[in-house]
Amino acid sequence: MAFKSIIDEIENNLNKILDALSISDIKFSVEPAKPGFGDVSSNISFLLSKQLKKSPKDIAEMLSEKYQHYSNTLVLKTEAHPSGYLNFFANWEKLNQLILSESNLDEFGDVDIGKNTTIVVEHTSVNPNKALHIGHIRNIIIGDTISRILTKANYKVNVLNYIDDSGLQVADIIVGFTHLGFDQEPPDGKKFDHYCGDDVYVKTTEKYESDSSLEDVRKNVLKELEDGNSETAKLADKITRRVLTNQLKTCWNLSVFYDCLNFESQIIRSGLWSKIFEKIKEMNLIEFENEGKNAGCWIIRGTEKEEDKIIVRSNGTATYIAKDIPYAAWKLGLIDDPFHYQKYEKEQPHSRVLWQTTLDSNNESAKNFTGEKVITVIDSRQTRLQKIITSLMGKFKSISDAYVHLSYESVTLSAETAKILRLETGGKQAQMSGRKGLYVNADSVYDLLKKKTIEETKKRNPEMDPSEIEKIAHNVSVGTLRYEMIKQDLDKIIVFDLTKSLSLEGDTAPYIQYTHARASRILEKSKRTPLIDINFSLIKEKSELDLIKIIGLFDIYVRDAVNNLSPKVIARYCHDLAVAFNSFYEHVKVLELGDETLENSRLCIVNSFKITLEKALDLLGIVAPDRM
RNA sequence: GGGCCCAUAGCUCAGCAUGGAUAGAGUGUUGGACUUCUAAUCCAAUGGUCAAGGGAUCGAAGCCCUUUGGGCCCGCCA
Repeated sequence: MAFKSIIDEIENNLNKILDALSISDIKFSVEPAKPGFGDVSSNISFLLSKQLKKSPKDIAEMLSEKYQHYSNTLVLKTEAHPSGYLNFFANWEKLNQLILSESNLDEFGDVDIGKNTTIVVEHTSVNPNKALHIGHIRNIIIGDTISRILTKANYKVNVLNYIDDSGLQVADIIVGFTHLGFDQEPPDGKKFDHYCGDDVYVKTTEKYESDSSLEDVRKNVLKELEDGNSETAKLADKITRRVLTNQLKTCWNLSVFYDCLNFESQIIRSGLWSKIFEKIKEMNLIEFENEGKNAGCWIIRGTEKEEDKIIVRSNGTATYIAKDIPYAAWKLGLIDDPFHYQKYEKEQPHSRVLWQTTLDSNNESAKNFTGEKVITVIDSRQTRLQKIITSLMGKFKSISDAYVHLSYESVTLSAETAKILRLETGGKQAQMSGRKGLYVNADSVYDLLKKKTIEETKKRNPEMDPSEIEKIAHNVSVGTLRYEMIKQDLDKIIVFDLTKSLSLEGDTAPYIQYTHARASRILEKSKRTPLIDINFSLIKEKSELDLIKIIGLFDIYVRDAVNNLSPKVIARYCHDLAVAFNSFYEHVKVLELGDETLENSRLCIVNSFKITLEKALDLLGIVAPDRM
C-alpha cells in the first residue's frame, strides 16, 4: 500500500464529505502532487464547480475547512490552492514509517489484479532460419517484461514461443542446403543461426532472382514440409531445431525465459485446423464465395470498407492467417488439446523448466499452457491480420478482451548504421530486412556492449577479479540493451544506431544500476543491518523525503503498467528512483555522521531504496550489481 | 484509393487514457563540483507559437473536425 494509504485515506474522507453534501457520481482524482504543490492533490473542486455554482477556488476552501473534521492519520494539513486544486500535506513521520517498513516486505509492490487467473503471453516467435536481430529483440524484451509485470500483478503467466518451422523462410534455407550446396556445418566456429541467416538465407533468396527455376523447387520443399515423414521435413526439423537452440541461447543470455515452445509443424499435423474450420463454418463466421474475384474461396467478410479476407484458397489449402486461428483458439483453451509435452532437450537457466509440444504420447503428467486471457506480442505491421483474429476470438469467448494483440512499432536502422552495412539511404532511416541481410544481429550488439563495459568496469575497479568483472559487464550490457528496448512507448519507432546504443550515460540502465552499486557500498561499509524502529522525526531533508516518497509509489506504477500493458512505466519508475537517490547521495551523508541515530535512519532509507530498486529492475529483467 | 500509427526544446523522448496549477527528462552547448559513502555522478545556465487551422469548453499539448509532413499496412505470399 505504502503511499497509496494516504491516497485512500483522502479519497475516503472526500467521499464522506460528498455524502454529507448529498452529492454523488463525482469521479474526482486523488493523485501524488506535482513538486511544489504539497504531497497529494485532488481536482475535486473543478468537478463540483458547475453543480455548486461556485468557483473552484471557493469550493477548495470550503472542502479544506470541512476536511478538518474528519479523522486523519496520514494527512497533516490541507491547502486550498488559488488555482482550485485541493492539496494535502502528509504527516511524513507516520508515512515514512509506513513506507520504509512495507518496503522491507517480499511482497512490496505486489498488486492483485490477476486474482491468480492464467494468462498467456506469446512473444519472440521468430522464424527458425536465422539469428535474432535487434528488431526481434524489441519483441522479446517487451514480451518478457510484460510477463514479469503480470506475474507481479498475481497472474499465473504462461510464456509461449511459437516456432514457425514449416513456413516459406524455412523452405528457403532448406533449398540452400539441398540445391545450392551449402554445407551443413558453419565455417570456423560461426554460430549456426548466424550462418543460416547471414549466408544461406541471404544468398539463397538472392539466387531466386537469377534462377527462376528455383521457385518451383521452393514450392515443392514447402509442400514436403507439411508432410512430416518426408526426407525434406526430417532435414528441416534437424536444421530448425539447431537454429532454435542458438536463438534460445541469445534469449537466455538476455534473461528471457519461456514455459513452452509450440511448433507450427505439429499444429498442422495435429489436424486442429480442420476442427476449427468446421466450427467456424457452423458458427457462420466464414462464407463460401460463389462469384467475383474470390470465387471458390472461403472468406471472412470484411466490415464496411475493409476487404474480404481469404481463409481457404480455391484449391482447398489454408492461407497464412488461417494457421493462426487454431493456434489462437488453442491458446485460449477453446479446443481439446491435441498435444503432449516433453522437456526441451537443453536446460533453461534459473532451473525454470522449458516444455515443448509433441504429438507422441509419453509418461509426463498432463500440462496446461493455455490461459483465460492471451496477449500476443507482434509488431504493428500485423495489426490488420491480428484484428481479424481478435474479432474472431471475441465470438468464441464471452470475456471481453480475452485475446489482445500487443502491438509495437518496429526498429529501424539509422542512416549511419545502414551505411556501415553498406546501404546508402541518403540520410533516411532504413527498414531492416532479413532477406537482404540488412540488420544488426543481437549477439553482435551484446558483444560490443560487453567489450565496452568490461573496459569501463576495469577502469573503475583495477584490482577486481576478471570473472567478477565479466559478471558485472554482462549484467550491465544486458541491462543496457533491455532498457533501450523498453524505455519508450510501444508506438514509437526505435531508430537503432550502433554507436549511440553504446552510450552508458544519462537515461540508460547503467545510470540506474550505478545507484544500486552506490547504495550497496554504503550498506557494506556501514557494517551493520539498519534497524527499522528508528526516530522518523530525524528525516526531514528534502532529498530524503523525495526519495522515500518515490519508494512508496512502487505499487501505483505497477498497477499503471499492468492496466495499460505498458512496460515503459516501470522503466521510468526505475529512472525516477535513481534520480532521487543520486540527489540524496549528493546532498546528505550517510556514514560517519557522529550521530548513531541519524546514521541508522539514513541507512534505513538506503536499504529500502536498494531493495525497491532491485524489485523494480527485476520487473525489467535487469540485474542490479553491488559494484560496478 | 482505403485503413492504422506518429508529429512537444537543435536531437531522442515523457506528459495525452481521466482537460485544470509553473509543459518535464536525457542528450547537445556553456560554466561549476572528485584529499569526501565510487564523477557510469551532481549543480547551474541555455533551449518550447506542444506541426498548422478551426470547433466545443469558464479552461486545451491533451477532446472533436480539417489540413500538412513522415512511417506502416491493404496478395488465392508467409
